[in-house]
Formats: sequence, structure tokens, C-alpha cells
Amino acid sequence: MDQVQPSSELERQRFAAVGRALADPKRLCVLECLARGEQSVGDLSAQVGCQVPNMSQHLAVLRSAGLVTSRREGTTIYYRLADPRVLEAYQLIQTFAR
Amino acid sequence: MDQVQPSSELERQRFAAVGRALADPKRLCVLECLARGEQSVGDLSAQVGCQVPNMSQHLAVLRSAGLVTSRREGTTIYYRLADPRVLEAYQLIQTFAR
DNA sequence: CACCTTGTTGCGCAACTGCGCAAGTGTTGA
DNA sequence: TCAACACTTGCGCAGTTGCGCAACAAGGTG
Repeated sequence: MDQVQPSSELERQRFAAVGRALADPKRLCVLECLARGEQSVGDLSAQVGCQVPNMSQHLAVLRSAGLVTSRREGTTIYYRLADPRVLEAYQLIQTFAR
Repeated sequence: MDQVQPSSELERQRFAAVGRALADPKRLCVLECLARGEQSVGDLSAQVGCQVPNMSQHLAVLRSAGLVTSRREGTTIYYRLADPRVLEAYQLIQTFAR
């Protein structure tokens, strides 16, 4: 269970993309917001405290790393966590980040 | 257990520092190497395939994020993972990184 | 002491990031 | 068809990052 299998360079690039997605306080704030459930872009930008275009860009980073997915309903787009393990990983990081 | 408590801006900056440390393929490679045990800077730079100064800078990023610690023995400095949860988090990320 | 080995630090540069702002896309309703 | 709303995309700029290279620091050895 503690076995660590080496990754290929290509795999590590995908993992690093997840790291980059987690590398910004505002994006982490988005994850915390989405932990409470689905949210629209406007809602998220208000809670995080940034402009809508900026939030859209942050969401694009999270989406391309596969951490969130979106769903359209009329003109509104709702984002949610793509996988519960995303939150698990974030919470695990919180336990040892000094 | 699925409760998500909001973090302060300052806390999120520390968590984001961990994210940044995980945001580079070479640094992830270092973590994989260190999963097999303590390693010197020279050993790591050889395995990762970069120059020693470059490795030293990557290790500084990992160290300032609290992911690794070092120990000096003569002129050689050995690095190791600071906490087993670091590896746990990395492995967890690997499970959902698409 | 001089000299070697092992790491770290400083510097300059190309590449990337986060941001604000303006413009564009797409969906709804009058 | 036109206007309004919700979001995305393009662009430019300041700040950051990763890298190679040279210089420096620290320990060990003769």
C-alpha cells in the first residue's frame, strides 16, 4: 500500500497541472465554495471577491485540470467538483501544510 | 467527516504554496525519488536529469513549502520527505488526475 | 594553508501567470 | 429582431518562475 510506482514524464505533467490548479488562493477558495454545492460563475466571483472574467479564467484552469465540471441551465452555468477525491486531497494538504 | 471548514486568506496562501510545490514535473519526480528513501542533492539531480544548481532551487521550493527536510553529513546534504502524508496526497492526486 | 567536493546563491533571460478591461458568444424573453 | 443577461475570450501589462551559468560558502583532506 506504500508502494510508489514511478510515473512517466507525460503523467507527471498531468499531475503537475493539478498542482498548478491548487497553486492559487482564489482557486482554493473556489474549491471550498463548491464543497458546499454547485454554484454559478457570478455567485463564485462574489464570494471569492473578484471580477467575473477573472473568475471565468480561474474556472478554466480548474476545469482543464479536471477538478471541476460545469452544467448549463439557460444563460447560467453551474460549476461543481468533478470528484470527491479533489476535496479529499485538498483537506489532506491542509493537515500537513505548516 | 465531509465537513469543509472555510480557511482564512492567510491559510489559503500556505496551502497554495504546497500547490505550487506540486506544480512542476521535476519536483514531483523528486518526491517519487524520495519515496524510495533519503537522497543527496547530487543523486537527485542525476535521477531527475537536471543540473545541481537547478535541483537546489527546486529543493528550496519543496523545503519552503514544508514538503521535505534536509540533514547534513559532511559535505553531503540528504533530503527526505517531511511527512508521509505528502506522498499520500500525491498518490491521491494521481488517482483522479485525468 | 591550498585544494577538492558538495550545495547554495546571484544574475539575466525567455516563458508563463494573474489581472483589468474591452469585445465577443450564446441563451432568453419582449 | 432587438435588448438584456451570464459568461467567455482576447489583449496588454506587471510580476513571477524555471533555467543555465558563474560566483560563492561550507566541510573534508593532505
